[in-house]
Amino acid sequence: MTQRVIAHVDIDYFYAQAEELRKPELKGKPIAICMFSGRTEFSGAVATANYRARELGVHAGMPIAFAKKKSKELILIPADRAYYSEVSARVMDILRAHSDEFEQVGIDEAYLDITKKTQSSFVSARKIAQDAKAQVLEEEKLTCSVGVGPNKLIAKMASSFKKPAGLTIVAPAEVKDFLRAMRIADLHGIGPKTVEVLAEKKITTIPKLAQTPVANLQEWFGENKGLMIHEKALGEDDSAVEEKEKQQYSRIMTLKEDTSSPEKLFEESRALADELAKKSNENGVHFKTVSIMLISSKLEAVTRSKTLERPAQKEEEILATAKELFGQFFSEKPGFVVRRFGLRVSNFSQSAREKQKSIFDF
DNA sequence: GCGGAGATGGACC
DNA sequence: CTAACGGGTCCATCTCCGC
Repeated sequence: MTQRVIAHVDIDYFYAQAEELRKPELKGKPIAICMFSGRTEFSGAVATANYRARELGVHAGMPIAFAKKKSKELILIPADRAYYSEVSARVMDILRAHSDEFEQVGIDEAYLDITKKTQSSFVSARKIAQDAKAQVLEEEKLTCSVGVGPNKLIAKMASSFKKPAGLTIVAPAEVKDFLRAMRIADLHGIGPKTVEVLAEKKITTIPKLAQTPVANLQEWFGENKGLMIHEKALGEDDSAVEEKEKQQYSRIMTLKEDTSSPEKLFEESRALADELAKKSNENGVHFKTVSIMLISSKLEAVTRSKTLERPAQKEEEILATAKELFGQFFSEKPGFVVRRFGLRVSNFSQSAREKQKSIFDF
């Protein structure tokens, strides 16, 4: 097995950097890119803050009203996803050209398999990473942070090691030392809940976690997740860098006012169903399952779904199914108060590409 | 026991 | 004055049910 060389590229504070790009007067000022829910003037959350805003204690995920209180100087900018998508697509094209295999993850990051290009040399990887960063800066005026490692896990952690505009190379021999300096929460895929359970077992460092028998981890977290945690603690990850087909599309919205009325939700569903139908159409997929998602003001979430007789693609099929599901749900739980709700289509029938592939799978 | 369907929850950006 | 809180996606797991 050849030694893989994987890079992870993260565009620095992407939404905010993209806004600074088209409005240079914002440079040097604290800005927060916001998702306004429209419920009240400042309800919603911060999607990204630039570094000046972070110095003031403003962070992604924070309620806008809370961020605003941190500083009078803070400039609030509504998120413009269409614009960020355009910028992102151009950056991704540049990055793709520097890779053997490419995988975009979200709007602002990507993995590059550069094993062949580097002939497994981590020295040569530095040059490629520098070239890619320089080209993105030159052509799109955006800074990125890059991490290089023997797999996706280490590359991802390396890219967050030095930000912004960082470049961190972790060669195979350095993995163990690199991990020792990290916290368990820094392991990608291990979230707060997992960290908490481990803390109860007095496991608070990565070396400690690496020594913990897999059997114990599997007992606490289940077979697959236990094994996954064990491998991450050792810095192991054999997942491939490859473009993944989307498995589902969803649209969610916050209501102006809470409701328990299935009719009201059905009315609001039109816009969401329209977008989902368009998206299915654009991508040439047919869905078999339609789901509704309801979130109460106490943040309790419920989903209900239905699988159709045959694959569908039309807005009317989404709406009719959603209507049925809303009706069923509220006859069960008439008192449920909805704050946010959404629709999802999933369970796509095979795409043309997969069909091609499966012929040769034998 | 197995696969599909459905529900839930964790995780990440 | 206080409390305040988005949207999109993936994945694992569990349960139920028909075979």
